[in-house]
Amino acid sequence: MNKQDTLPKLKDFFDRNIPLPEPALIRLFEAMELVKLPSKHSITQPGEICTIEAYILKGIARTYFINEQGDEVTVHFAKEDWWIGDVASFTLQRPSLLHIETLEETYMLTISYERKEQLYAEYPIFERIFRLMIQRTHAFLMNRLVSVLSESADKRYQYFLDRYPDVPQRVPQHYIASYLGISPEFLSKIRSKKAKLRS
Amino acid sequence: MNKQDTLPKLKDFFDRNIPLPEPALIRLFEAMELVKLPSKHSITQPGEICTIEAYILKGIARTYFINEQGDEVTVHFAKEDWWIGDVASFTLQRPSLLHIETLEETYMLTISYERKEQLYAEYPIFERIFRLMIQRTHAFLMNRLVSVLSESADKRYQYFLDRYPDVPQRVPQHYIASYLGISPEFLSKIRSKKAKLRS
DNA sequence: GAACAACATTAAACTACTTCAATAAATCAA
DNA sequence: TTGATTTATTGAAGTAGTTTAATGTTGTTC
Repeated sequence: MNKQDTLPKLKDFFDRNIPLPEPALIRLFEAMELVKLPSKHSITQPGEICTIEAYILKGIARTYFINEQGDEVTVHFAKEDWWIGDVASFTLQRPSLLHIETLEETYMLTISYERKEQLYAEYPIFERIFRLMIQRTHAFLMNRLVSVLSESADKRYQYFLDRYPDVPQRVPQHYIASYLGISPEFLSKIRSKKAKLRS
Repeated sequence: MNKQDTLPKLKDFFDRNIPLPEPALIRLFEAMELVKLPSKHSITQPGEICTIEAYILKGIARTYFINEQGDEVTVHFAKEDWWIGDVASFTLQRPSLLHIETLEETYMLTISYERKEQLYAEYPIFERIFRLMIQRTHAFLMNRLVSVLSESADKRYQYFLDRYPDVPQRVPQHYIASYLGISPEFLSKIRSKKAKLRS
């Protein structure tokens, strides 16, 4: 993959979400770096400061943490056309509490903290752009909270399938279980019940 | 309450969270309106566009929605020194899905969508300020998600008490139950178990 | 392509939480 | 002050989800 060829994808993301003037797009693109990571490669680990935010071109990654009982809890999957990063660690440049790792060979456009701060300083329009970006993320997180607070595991799984139909074929099922907030065994049961109903 | 007297509180909030130059503070303050609402007064309702964001000076409010089963689910309590509003509805000026209502007589400094847009237009520094604000909110939401995904009701309640020791005396208990994602009866049981242990 | 590790399924026993129903206590309205 | 309404508690029965353990399946590596 060649960096220049990836510009249309980034442009397309912004056109669909946060339209921005061509020059701003170009500046952002120039500040970003094309990175290829093999599968199961860590982007951030607890204790480290999250140094980049990334737009995923191809591949898939997940954000998770390890709770007090020692279980992995998946907070987020990011695939093509999504951004990934630890907002808290990145923006405050404080040690992260999260793991972020690829689950497939992944191509992404990354931006470092320094480069981003430079963009803010040189082109104030980026304050607005990234403010709108994080408002989008906020709405997303809110939905997720609401769903975990008030829906059954069954329904959350169905919703997950509707929204991310390709993800189950791409990541181990127990990661999905932890995303839904249930045990892998119980997800397995939900699936077999669903399969029976269909037949 | 007199508007001029409320400036120090707003200043104090920003000093502790997002230091900003005095002139910016003054401009924001001038764009805000002191509002007094009686208890049980609605700020936003589903279907309406959320017209304001507010910094609470005194009193308490909650954000909730009604799920498909018809149950109220409390997303957030906001008391003194907190902001409240429906970020999604306010920023996109789309109909809200949420209820926001006061639970006590509440004094707050409100800002309208138009006034906020005006601030962005006239003083670009506000893009940054409100970007940092929402990053703060993001971190908060993330914690809440993580807690609901991975902790027992017992622990979530304990955490709630530690963090908001005065809230239980100020709002009906079943709102707290719905904030924790459990039934009122079960919260009652958690409490009585706790009380027994202490004796 | 054998060997090992990681993952998924199933079932039985268990626990955290819900639902329902009855009662008590607190709050509010007149 | 009274009755009416809202809120909190308790207990019994039920359900959603967990845990443990065994078995089978798929993937990865050398």
